[in-house]
Parts: sequence; structure tokens; C-alpha cells
Amino acid sequence: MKPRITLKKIAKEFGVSISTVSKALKDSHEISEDVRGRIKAFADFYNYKPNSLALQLRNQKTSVIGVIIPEIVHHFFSTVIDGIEKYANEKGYTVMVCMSNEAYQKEVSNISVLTNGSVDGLIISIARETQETQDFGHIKGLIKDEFPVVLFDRIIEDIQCDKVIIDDVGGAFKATEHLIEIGKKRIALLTTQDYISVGALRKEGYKKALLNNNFEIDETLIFKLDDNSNLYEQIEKVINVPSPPDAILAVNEIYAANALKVAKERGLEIPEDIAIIGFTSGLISEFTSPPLTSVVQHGFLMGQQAAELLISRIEHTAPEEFQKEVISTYLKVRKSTIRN
Amino acid sequence: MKPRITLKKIAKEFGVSISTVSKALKDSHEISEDVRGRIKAFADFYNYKPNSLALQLRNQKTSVIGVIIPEIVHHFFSTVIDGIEKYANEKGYTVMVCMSNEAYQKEVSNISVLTNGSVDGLIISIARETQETQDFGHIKGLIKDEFPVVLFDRIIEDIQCDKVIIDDVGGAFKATEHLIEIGKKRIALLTTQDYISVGALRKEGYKKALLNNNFEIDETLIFKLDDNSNLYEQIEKVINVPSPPDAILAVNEIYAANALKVAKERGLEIPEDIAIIGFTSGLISEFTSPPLTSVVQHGFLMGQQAAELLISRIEHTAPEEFQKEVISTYLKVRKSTIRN
DNA sequence: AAAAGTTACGCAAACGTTTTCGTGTTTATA
DNA sequence: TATAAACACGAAAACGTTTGCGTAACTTTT
Repeated sequence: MKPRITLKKIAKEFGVSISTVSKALKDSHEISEDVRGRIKAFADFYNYKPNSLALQLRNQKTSVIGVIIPEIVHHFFSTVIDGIEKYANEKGYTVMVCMSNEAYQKEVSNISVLTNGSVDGLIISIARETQETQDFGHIKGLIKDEFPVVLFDRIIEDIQCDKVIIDDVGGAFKATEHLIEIGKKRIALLTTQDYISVGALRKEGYKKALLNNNFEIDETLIFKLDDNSNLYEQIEKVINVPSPPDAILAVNEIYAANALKVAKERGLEIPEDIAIIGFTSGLISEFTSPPLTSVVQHGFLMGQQAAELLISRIEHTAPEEFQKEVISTYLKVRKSTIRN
Repeated sequence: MKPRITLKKIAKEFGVSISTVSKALKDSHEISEDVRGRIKAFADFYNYKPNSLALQLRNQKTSVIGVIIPEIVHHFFSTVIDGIEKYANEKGYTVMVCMSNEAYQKEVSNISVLTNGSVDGLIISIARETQETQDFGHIKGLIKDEFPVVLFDRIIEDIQCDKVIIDDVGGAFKATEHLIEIGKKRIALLTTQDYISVGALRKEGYKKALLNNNFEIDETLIFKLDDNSNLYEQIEKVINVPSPPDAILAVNEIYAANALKVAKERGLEIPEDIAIIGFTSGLISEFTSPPLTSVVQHGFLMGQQAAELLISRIEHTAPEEFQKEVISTYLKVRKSTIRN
């Protein structure tokens, strides 16, 4: 790479001082029109751009926000990033993305790297492993240093910082009520292990709707799937049994799509024999047949909100108390619950 | 945010010079064991981490690589990023992601921002609008300055830099031959506008396979879809006609899934009446019914290769001549072409 | 006891900016 | 013709590091 042009080189070229060059490029009236013009032309010709590292160091501000997500190959998370980028760019920030790959150690090291001065703040969704082990020292450390942090989706309740979450309880509630409305009696829940905050909240909404309609909660209809082993086989044990449930609420798109697949394989009519709803953020639900009724999560909005909270915190325009934004969901009804 | 601890503050605390502190923390034998130990303990207690901006400025190296992609909410691109991250992290680099949103201006400004000193190199996939207008000055400028650049997927042939591409010609060739093998005669191609390099290459492979099997090329079977208007309607005009094609090769997953939808809507049997193949990188193809036979693109590998090329270029371990890596595809046969 | 060597530290430059505060020269005012 | 502005520029500090070199003070050698 060719060495970049600097103020020093320009100064040498014109036999003036660095500060003169700096001022000239900033159109300072302190510098004579003549010198100013020649310096600007020269700088322009060599495509001078101020070194941002130097600026960041001087200004003690990077205008970069870091994002740490469990994985990027995931429609929901990439949509959130999209929203973050959008808002951040509007405000003159760029975005640095890192992945924890759901691993605690990677999360710790990402945080360590990013908080070495390279970002002004951090937007984080906690790794699965971290949620499992409940070891939040690395996050709490940031808070203690008053480093700007926004947690989204997978949050930690007892950490004091700004947060953005999906209305998981409400989404599951609405979905379950919809299943009840269309006459379903044995509604199964396909959820994650308990330590995933999101899964737990959706279970809460599910139960709430059942109770609200005087249903008994049948714990044998709640299935906690393990993402690390074969999903299809796990779901077969739910549906491919003597008397399967007549409806399924799945906490994500993949669970729902697999459930649909198993149900069709078994020859069940959808939605007559079994209705299916999934939480979604991707495109799968739209292209299955029948298409899946889905709890739609507004990831983009979530990203924007997170960025807004973070930037207002960075720029000290935020209220003292930490905010908690709840992004509402809506139920996109498709043919997996209502035919025609 | 609490002010971060610096060498200067530690130096003041101990009444020694900054360089003494720096050397002590680096375990230099120049500093007495006594002082060294106390300084290290103190630094450790206050969780001292060297400011990376200062280091980057001094070392003239950021260990950050920038990635500019058209969009992130796209399974293929996010998979590529995943691959880039993986390799980059192994080599001690972090990744800065920006999106052009398929827009020329955004691409230009992203490049401008990232090359102000904040990254050591750039991995780029060209925006649609840029491909359309053929205005590559911003990219060529980088090359002229010998700034390390790797282009992937959507490349520009006459730009001299490292490149990674999918074997688009080969993939389309294999897919088309497969359709011919199963006895299809009127094979339609659903592709993009010509200026998208990838679409053009896939068309080339399609034609090559046809000619290779003594088929005539029927230009009325080649449909150039417009991503900016309703896909479903455009595809209806392909399939929902008096004598539709008996096979479809779609250059991406969305086109293929929509084609499947239209075909089923029209009551066509798949694959008997019409067989469908799509290029894919996502999960949709797996969950349609029937599942779609797909040309699988190894985005993750692509990302890794791109990162490898870039980093070897940055670290001057690359050969003088620019490399062009071709990632091969494979045909994942599912029931949209062969029943059973 | 003088010369040489070792130990333990400080100085200062360098990376590239911005900005405050001089200061010498020219021009305008009284 | 002194005096005060106005003009045009430079020096230096600051952001936080690293590192080659200089140098006192002490220790060893002869």
C-alpha cells in the first residue's frame, strides 16, 4: 500500500508548518487566500483524507458502535443489524460486528477487544452458553465503568442498562389465543431449554393464554428441544405419536417448519388435524405449504431502537434512568391455522 | 463513562515515567523486580488495557478488515461474513461490516470512511447500482493506491485485485444437465437483469449445457426478472400460460420458491409437469414441498478464502500476481426434480 | 583506586491530528 | 510619527503508546 498523504507531507511540500496546513484545509481565515488555495488544491489532488485514528485519539471518540451477536447467519439477528446500521449511519456512526458463536469465552474476548478504545458503545445479545452458566461478570464490568451498553433480545434482567426486547409474552399470548379461537384443545409448545430467556417468556405467554381461557396447563404438552441434536427426530416424538396435539406453537421458525414437515409426513391435515404457528423473522414461513401463521418480530425496528438508545447514551442526551423498550409483535395469519 | 486508566496515570501514581510503566507492564528486565511487580499489580487491579487507537496509530496497523456488502439480511452474504469472521479472528483481526444497500453512493461513502485509516484492507461485493452504472472509479482508486482489496461474488473482471467467485457457470451447467437427464425439453431460465455479473454467468452455464446436448437456445425461455417489482406476478407470466416450460432453472432461492408456488397454484405436478431448480444458500429450499433441488453455494468457504487472500495481501505473504479463487458448487438433488 | 561494567530508570521522538496562544510583519488610525 | 489593529503564520501541547538511547548510581574487575 502506498503511504498515505499527511499534513506533515503537505507542510513540507509548501515549506509551511503543519498547523498552517490544517487550518488551510479547514478554510481558516487565519491563512491567506493564496496559500490556502494552493494547499487545498494540492491536498485535493492527492486525495487527502484526515487519518481517522489520529482524530479518534485526539477527540477521544471513535463514532463506532460495536455489536456482539450470537450468530450472524440468522435472519432475525441480521435484520437487527440492518436496523442498527441504518440508524447509526444516519447519526454518523459506523458499525463493528462481532459474533460470540453462542460461546461464553468468545463473548468475553469480543468485549475485551472492542472496549480497548475502538468503540464508543456496545449493543449485545447474550450468548446461549452465557445464559446457561449465568456468568455475567464481563457485562457487569462494563456497567460498573459506565461504559454505554444496550442489551437486546437476550437480556439479563438484573443488569442495569438500556434494553430492547420483543414482547415475547404478548406474542405467544396472541398466538395461543388464536389457536384457542379456532377451536384447538390440545395445544403443544415447542420451546427451548429454560435458560434461554426468550423461550421462557414465550412459555409464559402461552400459559397465560391457556389460563385466561380456563384451560388446564398440561406440562406433557410442553417440549423443550435441544438445538444441539437432531430437531426432526425430537419433533417426531411430539407429533408422530398415537394421539398428537391438535395445535403447535413453536418459539421459532425452524421448529415450526420442521413440525409442519413431520405432520405432513404423518399424513395429518393442516390446519384441520393440527394447526401450527411459529415465531418468525425469516422467509421460510412464507414458502412452506401451507404457509405458516407466524408471530412476526420486528427485528429492524429493534435494531433501530437499540442504536437510538445507545447513541443517546453515548451523547449524553438520554435520561438518567435506563430505558427498556418493548417491541410489539403481530400475528400474521396464514393457512397453517385458517384454511381458504 | 468513567475515564479509562492510562500509562500516564499509573506513572503519576508511582512517581515514575511513562516509559518505566510501559516497560514494567511488558516485563522488561530494564525495570527492577520490585517496581515491576507493584506496577503490574496496580495495573491489573484497575484492569489496564492499552488503548488500541494509540497502538494502531503508532504501529500503522489496525488489524481490522472492512467488509462492504450489498445487504446483510441475505443468507448468502451473512454466511460469507461468517466465514470471513472465522478466518480473520483466527489471525487476530476483527471485522467491520458496512452495507451499501445496493446503492452506488452508499458504497462510495462506505469505502471513503473505511479507508481513512480504520482498516487494513477491504473485502467487497459490488452493489447492484454500481454494476448497472459501471462506474468503478472508487474501486479503481483503491487499487491505484495499492490498498489491499478482495472482491467476491459480484466482481469486476477488469479490475486488478484478488477475487473469489462461485463457479456460477459450472453450477448452472450441472443443474441444466440434470434437468436434461431427467427428460426435460423446454427448460426456462429465471435470471436477473444482464448487468448482474452473477446472473450473466449462470445464463452462460445454462446455455452451455443446452448446446452441449444439442438443444437449441430458445430466447423466449429466458426471463430477466426485475427485483424491484412484484416477483410473483412476473413469474406467473412464465408459468401461468397456455404451454408453460417443463422445467425451470432459477438463479436464486427466492425466484425458485416463487416459481414453485405459482406452479402449484396452477395445479401443475412437480416434478412431472414442471421440475424446478434454484441456486441457494438459505433454508427455504429445504422446507418447501416438494423441497427444491438446489445448486448449493459455499458461502462460508468463500468468506474464508476472501479473508485469507486479503490477510496474506496485507501481511505481504501473498504472491505478486493477483489470485482468483473459484468456489465450486454442488447439486443437492431433492424432490422438485426427482420424485420418490 | 581507577577503569569497566551493570542496573534501573528517564528523555524524547514518532504515529497524525486539532487548537490555543504567541509573535513578527504589515497596514490603518490618531 | 508613534500606536494600535489586522494579518499570516508557527510552536507546542494533547490524545496514549512503544522504544532506542542516554545517564546517573552502583558494582565488579584489575
